[in-house]
Amino acid sequence: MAIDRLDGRIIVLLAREPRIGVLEMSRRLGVARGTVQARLDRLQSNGVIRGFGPQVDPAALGYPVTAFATLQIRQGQGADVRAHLATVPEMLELHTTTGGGDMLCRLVARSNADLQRVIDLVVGFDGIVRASTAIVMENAVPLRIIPLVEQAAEDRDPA
Amino acid sequence: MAIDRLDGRIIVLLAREPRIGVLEMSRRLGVARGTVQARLDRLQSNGVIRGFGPQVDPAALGYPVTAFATLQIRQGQGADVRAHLATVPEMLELHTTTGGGDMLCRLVARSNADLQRVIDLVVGFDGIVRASTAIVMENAVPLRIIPLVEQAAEDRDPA
DNA sequence: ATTCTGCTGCACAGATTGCCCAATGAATAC
DNA sequence: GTATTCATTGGGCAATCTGTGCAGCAGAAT
Repeated sequence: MAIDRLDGRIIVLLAREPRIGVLEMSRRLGVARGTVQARLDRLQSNGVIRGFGPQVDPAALGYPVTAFATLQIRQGQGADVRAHLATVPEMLELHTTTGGGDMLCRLVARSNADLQRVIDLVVGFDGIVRASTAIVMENAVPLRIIPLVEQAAEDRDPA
Repeated sequence: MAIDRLDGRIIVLLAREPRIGVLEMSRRLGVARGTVQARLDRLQSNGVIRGFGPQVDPAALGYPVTAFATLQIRQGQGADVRAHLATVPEMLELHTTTGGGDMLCRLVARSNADLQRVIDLVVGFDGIVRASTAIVMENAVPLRIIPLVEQAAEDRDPA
């Protein structure tokens, strides 16, 4: 589960240049191709690397508005609310969080006006008691993983 | 910027089977290889597809605890706070949101106890007035994009 | 009618992948 | 001390894929 320095370098290299192949990676890292291949296989079966799916930008798709909504759920309705939210395409992510069975979800919309429609879709369900929304103005730090990977590699395998 | 049905099918196919090559995609979709290649190039230069970086699971890396922190910032300290937060590896994502210059960030930690350390790291900075944290219990819906892509494709190009 | 754009089908050389092997080195177990 | 296990190395092989270019065609726009 813990990763060593070489694993870390592989992940970082892959994150920086996703198009790179195993052979080129082995050249850059100065190890044998088989080693890189074995490490990659292990990282994937470990679940550390879930996959290499395309990273799609909702803004470029025509959904430039992002918002986070905190939902308060009626007791016992969690599963129903969850199923309901799963049907909303603009709902990209859903977490249940501490604090009285609340949920936090990430929404996108075509415009601020369209966000109203999305929110109505989301909260227009019986089990949801209250919702409060925060609209994202700027994504100051996009989802990143490299610093954490480097940290994890160093923890396991100090310089 | 808008995507049609074929673009949508390409993205969905790629999301479901990331390892797939252009040639195999063209076979599955019943179009010429050159077409798939041209579409992919266009999607990438459009920015719809940002890249194919590895999707790393923080839990598998040893960071099974996720939390969202809402930060209240002292006026004019936004840039400083942002720079400070960027130095924290456990801070995976940062947004500035509506509501008095607030910020919302995603954090991970090795344990609930370790989360305290991370939060101290985050809020131990002058420009941050107040922070409130919600710990994620369950990631009911992991970050997804397929439903939105399908929606966008149908909007553009009705069945 | 004409131009433009996107798709098709094909071809080619070059590179990469998946897979196999034997040998080496290091760490661990007996 | 010696044996065993495991990861890495360096090599090779066949099969596949990629990048690229080309000509023909159809539909849309001018």
